[in-house]
Amino acid sequence: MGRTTGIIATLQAIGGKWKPLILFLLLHEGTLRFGELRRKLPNITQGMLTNQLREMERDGLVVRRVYQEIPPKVEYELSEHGRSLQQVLADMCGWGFTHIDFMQNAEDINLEETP
Amino acid sequence: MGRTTGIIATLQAIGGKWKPLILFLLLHEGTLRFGELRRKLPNITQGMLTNQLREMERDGLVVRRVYQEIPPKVEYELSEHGRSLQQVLADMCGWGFTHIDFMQNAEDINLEETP
DNA sequence: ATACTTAGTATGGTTTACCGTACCAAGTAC
DNA sequence: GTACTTGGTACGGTAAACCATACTAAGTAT
Repeated sequence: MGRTTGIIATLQAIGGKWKPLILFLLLHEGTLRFGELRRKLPNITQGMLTNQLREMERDGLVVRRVYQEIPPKVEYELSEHGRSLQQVLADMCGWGFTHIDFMQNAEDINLEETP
Repeated sequence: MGRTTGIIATLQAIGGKWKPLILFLLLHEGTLRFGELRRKLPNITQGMLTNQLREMERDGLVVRRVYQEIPPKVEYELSEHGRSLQQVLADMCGWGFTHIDFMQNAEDINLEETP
């Protein structure tokens, strides 16, 4: 078990284009219905959202609650284990803004240098 | 600029199968030659490693230092901005181990329940 | 009957990520 | 001149991720 084992495990669990986003939303907004989540993720496909949520349910990160109603109502929220991602997600979010600033500054410097 | 902007920026900068791993190694081992890095990432292709390093250099995360020698010698290290990922990477690593334990326990419980 | 609702599933297609293999340059050692 | 070194590049291919579109169930409202 190498030094990178932890990183690899994390990438397997929450890697990909959508999972960190979905988890971040559930963390900050609490319980959300399928359709709410979908509207907050403007470019995701319905199939993709279902698929990512099911994988995260299987991995114990997300809890799925189905109401026996018509039209259907299904809610999603983070499990306790899912909530343990809080720090990771907060850091990712914070560093992202740092990085945006950094790239913006780099760009400004280039504009100065080539007038 | 939505709440998820930071996460999206982070995914663009360090998303994918290899970047977090490479960054983590450079963070913990300091300066590494291309070949050293390659040996520590046992399954990566040479082309992939070059490619990922170049992208991260372009994004200001990694510094590339070329020595004018034959055979070639090229060293990589984190830039200051790259080092600002320290917290993110440490958390990812830590959570990964937490997750491995969690999955192991879940498995054990399943074994109990179906004897 | 018709339309509208929600949370899906199904099918097929495209795009991106990643891989394997081969090749190169330009020196040193034999 | 042959082999070995390192850090690449170039090519073609595969597999995974992701997307668009159409369809469904089963109820309510008109």
